[in-house]
Amino acid sequence: MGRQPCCDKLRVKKGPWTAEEDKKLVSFILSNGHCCWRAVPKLAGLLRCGKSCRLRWTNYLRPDLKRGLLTDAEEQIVINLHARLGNRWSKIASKLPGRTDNEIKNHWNTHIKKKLLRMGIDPITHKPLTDDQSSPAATTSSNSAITIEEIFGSNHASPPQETGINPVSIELNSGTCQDPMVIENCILEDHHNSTFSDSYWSFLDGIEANWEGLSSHEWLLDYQDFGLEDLELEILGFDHEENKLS
DNA sequence: AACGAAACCAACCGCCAATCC
DNA sequence: GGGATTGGCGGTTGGTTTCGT
Repeated sequence: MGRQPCCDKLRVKKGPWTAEEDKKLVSFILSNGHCCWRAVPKLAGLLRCGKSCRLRWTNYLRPDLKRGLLTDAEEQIVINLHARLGNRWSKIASKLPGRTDNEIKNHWNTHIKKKLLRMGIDPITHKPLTDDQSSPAATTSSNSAITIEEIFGSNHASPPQETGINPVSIELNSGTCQDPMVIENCILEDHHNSTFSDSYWSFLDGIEANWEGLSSHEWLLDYQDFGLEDLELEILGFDHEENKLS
């Protein structure tokens, strides 16, 4: 009855993935897809369980992943979504193209949570830890416009240079719609349909020829920049002259 | 320079809803 | 219909790197 076990736990490898394993997994999935994760390790020649393969692909090897720290705009979206959804990281990640639930979860626990606590905001309830309701960042209610400065302060140390985005004030309730969630949903919806860049497919064409001699992640690092930052700002309707969303 | 503490993040674990047989 | 399995999710762990003294 039922299906076979996903893997023989006694014969699977654990721990960090090697470059060779990454190579096998990417090559296999790009050639054959992943109709059934249970079959992937066997067919790809990997001594891993299907679950491990899926996680590796989803969180690290997927070609549409962004890398580096979350931008200020992304952090604000995460904060807004977390205020409404709680720890539903996959739902939050679905609104941030190129980001994984694991990445967002890690970023929340290591960065955002601490920032909010330093500001006296409860990262769980998103309400002030004290009774003082006058704090401008004390609420993420649907009809309030929260700027980056309000959340992180005008002199926060988050380095934007990695992504090329300057620290700016973004008002999410601009336009006729006052609900940041609605705006976020609308502006990010189309992003999910974006296809891989030509550079990525070119990369795949030469993947076998160029793989030898590369360290574990060099070949991926070359493809971290698909121009998604610019695309995202374009989708967001970012006005560079006004330095905010139009 | 050396050491310990803190921060970071990839990977694993366990649970659960959906699906299969 | 019901047990077994899959795929996905959130929580946690532990190895590595960075920071502070």
